[in-house]
Amino acid sequence: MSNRLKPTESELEILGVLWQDGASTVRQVHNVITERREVGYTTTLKVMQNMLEKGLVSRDESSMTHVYEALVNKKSLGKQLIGKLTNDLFSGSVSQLVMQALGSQQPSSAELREIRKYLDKLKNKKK
Amino acid sequence: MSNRLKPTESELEILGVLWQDGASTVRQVHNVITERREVGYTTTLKVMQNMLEKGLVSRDESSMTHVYEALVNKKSLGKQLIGKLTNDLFSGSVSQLVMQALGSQQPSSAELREIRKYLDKLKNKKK
DNA sequence: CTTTACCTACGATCAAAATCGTATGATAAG
DNA sequence: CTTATCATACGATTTTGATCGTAGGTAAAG
Repeated sequence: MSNRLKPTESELEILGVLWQDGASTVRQVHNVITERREVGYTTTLKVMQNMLEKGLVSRDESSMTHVYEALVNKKSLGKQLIGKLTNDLFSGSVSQLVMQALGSQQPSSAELREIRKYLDKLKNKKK
Repeated sequence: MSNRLKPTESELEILGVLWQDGASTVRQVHNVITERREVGYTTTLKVMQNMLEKGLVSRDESSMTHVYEALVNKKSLGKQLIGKLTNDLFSGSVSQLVMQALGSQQPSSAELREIRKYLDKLKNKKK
């Protein structure tokens, strides 16, 4: 399993921006981040350079201003993090995690309906 | 909201033991941990002392061998971590998190049934 | 009493992550 | 051309977390 991709906290934040906005320059990422948090430009730059080293992102250097793109898949990282959380707090029981999630946040009726539909799909697959 | 309680990785591991086994001595916690992982006794001790500083645990010093107890609630920490994961990866959508969780891990039919029951309960509450 | 086995306290070290300052080069504006 | 602006590179520093060694105290065993 792809394991050596464990983004740190701030790397994860940057991945979030790249997933959201697609391939972006350091400046663009930095602008998004500084909307929520105070941080120097070179800090963002450095982290993104580190991410390149680690293979978390690729970059296009054809123009002077480099363009970065996420290489890690959001879904697979999600799976990994959910798995960890499930183990750490719910002894590996997904259903417990799910119920806790449904209980503490409050999903709308539409969301609940969607989840129900998803459960049906799983049930059919299981047969 | 209780926020300044952000346990680190190894603190979380210890909290897990305390949740599992209830109030425990350093030795007891350490024994559990070394079943899975190689680590020195004073390391465990130090971490637990740090946790006391941070207010993550309390301790009873009436006997020479201190007894530690988790102060953070498993449920509320769960809520916090789930919230963070939901924001980081699913733009705040719980239903997405839930469906991803259900999709990647594979819950048993019994678990699925339980979740469905939980959804019903939520639905009724909403009315 | 003395030795052995635990226990806590605490400082030191190490590694990883985050942050930033400065150098240097390209480009655009005047 | 000269100046201001913006980009990357890169080393240095700071912070945080994890780990452990050592000192010193208590208590039970011999």
